[in-house]
Amino acid sequence: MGRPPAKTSAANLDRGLLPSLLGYALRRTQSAVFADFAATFSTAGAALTPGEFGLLVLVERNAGLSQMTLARALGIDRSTLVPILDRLQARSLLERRRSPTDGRTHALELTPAGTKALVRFTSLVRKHEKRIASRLSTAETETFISLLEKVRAGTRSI
Amino acid sequence: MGRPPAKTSAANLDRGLLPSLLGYALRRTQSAVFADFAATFSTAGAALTPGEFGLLVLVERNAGLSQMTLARALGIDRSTLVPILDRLQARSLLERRRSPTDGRTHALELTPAGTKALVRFTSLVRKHEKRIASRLSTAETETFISLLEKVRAGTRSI
DNA sequence: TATTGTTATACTCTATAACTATA
DNA sequence: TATAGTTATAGAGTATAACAATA
Repeated sequence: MGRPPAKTSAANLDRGLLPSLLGYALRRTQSAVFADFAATFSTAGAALTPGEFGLLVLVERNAGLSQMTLARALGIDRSTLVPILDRLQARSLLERRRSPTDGRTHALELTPAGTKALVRFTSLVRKHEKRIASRLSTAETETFISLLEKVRAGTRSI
Repeated sequence: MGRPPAKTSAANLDRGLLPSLLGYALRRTQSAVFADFAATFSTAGAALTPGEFGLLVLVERNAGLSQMTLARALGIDRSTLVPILDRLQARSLLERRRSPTDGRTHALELTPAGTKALVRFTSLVRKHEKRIASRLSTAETETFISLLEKVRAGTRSI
């Protein structure tokens, strides 16, 4: 069975049955969810990535933690963290304080403005979460999260 | 209830209940699956990203397609595609031919080596897929994919 | 005029290696 | 010596704007 010649329209492309059904579906969904997150914030006149949100939550709940501790918790290199903190600090959401007990480390804390902003960010994230789960029943959402964990557990990296 | 002071160990961090349960779980799983993909290829002495794999499959199944068509199918800008193709072409997996019918476009094709390599890549992807689905029954895998699609459909971006 | 591919430019995320201040 | 944070550097993914060739 010959395939029709490639057209200009992307809709006509033969995607075949990608062997990577599960991985492919996961990637597409993750990408769409990321876009939804960005759109939710953008529409509200805010700008934040899921990673930045997670970082702010971690700092709020573990005030005074060091950059190394935070980097480990996020699974990134300490050098990667530096420009990310720079940006958040430039936005006055977070600050680096000198640790009184260990001169090598910085104690990270949200600023009052950061704490306030995080309240708003959290409500935006809830809105986003509500939408992406909107076509799932409560039971399905639970199943989904449990399946995600199972897949993650089947991975080499864990 | 006060929280214990932050320790050096990441394991002691208070992650609280991130409001973004679903999005967060999705992100972590996607990240672990990506790492597994990379590890599978690396162990076999190969190097490829899921995106590159998808691109090669698309070119194989739609030989002669243009860069614009491919970019649209991948959901990326045409300028983004250029260095990606450059790299694949430098690896002699793919080539840009002049289109005989439209002087502005390139007709993309896998090289014979690229076609051969893709066979091997496909078997590596199957191995990877098998592992990430290893803790799921067949029914669960189907459910999982259908839930992924439902989540994607609930998104703004689609 | 409109489209295709390319280049220049600019962010962001990611890492490794080397430097500094401190322990 | 070892650790924490920073800087320099580099590669990959992403985009916009401008340009040349072609339609």
